[in-house]
Amino acid sequence: MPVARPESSDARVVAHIDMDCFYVQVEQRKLPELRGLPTAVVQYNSWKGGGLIAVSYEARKYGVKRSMRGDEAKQVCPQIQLVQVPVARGKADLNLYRNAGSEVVSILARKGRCERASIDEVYLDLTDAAETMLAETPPESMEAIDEEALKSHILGLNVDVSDVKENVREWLCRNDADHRDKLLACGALIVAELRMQVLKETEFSCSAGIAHNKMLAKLASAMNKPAQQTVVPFSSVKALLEPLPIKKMKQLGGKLGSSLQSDLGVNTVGDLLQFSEEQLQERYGINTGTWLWNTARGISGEEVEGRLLPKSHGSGKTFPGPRALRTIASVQHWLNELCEELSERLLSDLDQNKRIAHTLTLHARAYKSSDSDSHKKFPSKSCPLRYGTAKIQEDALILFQAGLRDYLGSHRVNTQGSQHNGWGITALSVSASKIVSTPSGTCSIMKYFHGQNTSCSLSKQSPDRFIQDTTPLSPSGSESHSGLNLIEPQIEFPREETRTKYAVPTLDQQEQKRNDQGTCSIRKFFHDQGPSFSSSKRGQDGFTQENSPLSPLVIHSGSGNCLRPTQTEPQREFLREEPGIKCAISSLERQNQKRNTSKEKGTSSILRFFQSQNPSCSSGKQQHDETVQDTKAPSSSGFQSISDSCSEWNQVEPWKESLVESTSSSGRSGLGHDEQRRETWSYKIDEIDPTVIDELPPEIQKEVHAWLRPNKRPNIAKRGSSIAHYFLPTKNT
DNA sequence: ACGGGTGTCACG
DNA sequence: TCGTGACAC
Repeated sequence: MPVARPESSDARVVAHIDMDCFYVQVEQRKLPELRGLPTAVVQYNSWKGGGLIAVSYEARKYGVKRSMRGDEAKQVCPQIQLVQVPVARGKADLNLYRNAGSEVVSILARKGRCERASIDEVYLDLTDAAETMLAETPPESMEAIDEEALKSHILGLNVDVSDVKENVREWLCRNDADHRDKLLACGALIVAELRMQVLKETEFSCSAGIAHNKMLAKLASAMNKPAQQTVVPFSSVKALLEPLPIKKMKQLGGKLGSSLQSDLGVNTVGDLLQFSEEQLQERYGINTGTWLWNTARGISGEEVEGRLLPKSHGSGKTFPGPRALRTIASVQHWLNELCEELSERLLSDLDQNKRIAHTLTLHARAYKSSDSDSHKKFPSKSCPLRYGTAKIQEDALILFQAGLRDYLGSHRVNTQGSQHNGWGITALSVSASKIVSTPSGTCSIMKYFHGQNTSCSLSKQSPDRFIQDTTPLSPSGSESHSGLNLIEPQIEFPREETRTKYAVPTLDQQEQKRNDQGTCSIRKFFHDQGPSFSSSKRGQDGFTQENSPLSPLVIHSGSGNCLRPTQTEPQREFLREEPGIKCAISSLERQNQKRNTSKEKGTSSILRFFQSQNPSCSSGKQQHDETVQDTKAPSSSGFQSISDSCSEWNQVEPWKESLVESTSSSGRSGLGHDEQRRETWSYKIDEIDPTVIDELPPEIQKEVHAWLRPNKRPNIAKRGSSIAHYFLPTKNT
């Protein structure tokens, strides 16, 4: 529901930049012979020629529309060029367009606060730039006005004149104009320049709206497309809105807009003016009511957020009707594919932007063919996000199973058989959210992952972190082996193809510089982490196991209230982690000084890193990050110290608890709680690879050795003694 | 059985 | 907090 925000009294200059049929342009840049031809981008073409997701203006002349099928488009425009969206892992891969969008953003962000509104839309707050221009080089003082600016459309300006451009020039340069108009004129000049810059550097054309707020700027950018810009002077707002069909307004294109029409008889924005704020509030609630009242008057206080990067990443796919997934095995297969893509994108984000996501969410759509409440929605589920493809895959599967349990309810369903059980999954998606930028690159990134490994994570991760990833899913049907590629390749980093011709500029130049200076790129770090990050053959094994597919977790009731997954092969996971630790340590050292003899010199920094959790390394940089990031995001304080996190050791991880409840049917470990814990504990200790310890700085070695002797191990509750956190397998209490 | 795949926001 | 629903492109 839309919410009203107070509008500041001072006039702002806001621009909305909208790329013209963006996906088409991206493809035309790749294949220049398509330029000027009626072209559309389709995804998946086997069914009715695929669905159109972008249509060139040449093709629109023939009546080709988005959401047509490829076949349909061919009918109305036989010569249309259909280009397919790239496919990876059996699904549409939009990275090409995402990266192209980033190119644009990095150019537009040069002139003011910039908000990436979608893959091909950006808002700019140009107030400061416009004020500055007005003070220093006002348009009337300029000897020549940009040709592009002269092509602006100025709403309310008389166009029935012999020389429109001259008219525009006069408007832009009017000395006696309202201050607000002068600001918009400056905005128009700036935007024209930016658009030319975008064209020059990316070959992409775009359209723009320039107004006093986001709502009007967005409205204006759509008014003259492609490759044009439109200015909305304050004085023409009323005339613009009054006749405008209500559904054209952002946020009113759906049910709310329909309700206004059918319930209030409001067909145009002007019709809304008859209703008092109270009336609107009465019907639609305080927030929406006020928002509607303001909207009708062109009032919108929404700020342009300084955010160049997305707040979440998702990967999903639909499985319409007959293609619905009917077995756990096929769901697992697709989840693995989706998680692989997600993981890859998370690593890119980490590498390029130094950001870490904290929540993994699974969404699905499902049907139950033979059931009373077959309209029930498949519940989405989320949990703390652990980095590493295999871990994401594992967690996503657990989330799915929990969701399926809820979805099916008491309704008994045999999920193991290959026969049709009456349920089907018609859409699956995984997404990563709660993304925060790390205050200072590698240092804090290392902190995070160390915490993650030892369960002292920032996001209250599972206490039994290290023994996860070991319980494969059981086979749940014969379908799984036919044609499913269950053996995954080594980790694949984002395709380089997208960068071959046009470098994707980083969105945060300073961040990038630091990154370049870093000796061990994050990506390398993960690569070095070994199998747990680079493969997930677990899925393959899974099909040969006999466990219940719905029971990867086992409840340990009794004292401690501790939940843990069944631990079938504890050593495997642990061994996987070690190279990662090795790399983490050495990369940290490398970062802190040029060295050939790391051990001594690295010590102080590592100890400092381990012991003092005050985010000292974030100073100075923080400010910059904040301007780029969502300003409301937790910054340094968002990085809870490891010791703080450890104060939560006595808590059960809530996400697993709730999930376990619904998946606990398949039994429990034969071991008592303490028994199992001890076994796990000693196993871990025994499995620590001495060569890793040898690589550690002497102080830390000492600590580890002490810790390895069970009777003498340091008190893990001691805050500063954080090497323990490093290796500590679990937070059992 | 299809606009798909993503993304943001507000609410309870 | 999480999960849902709405909206947008």
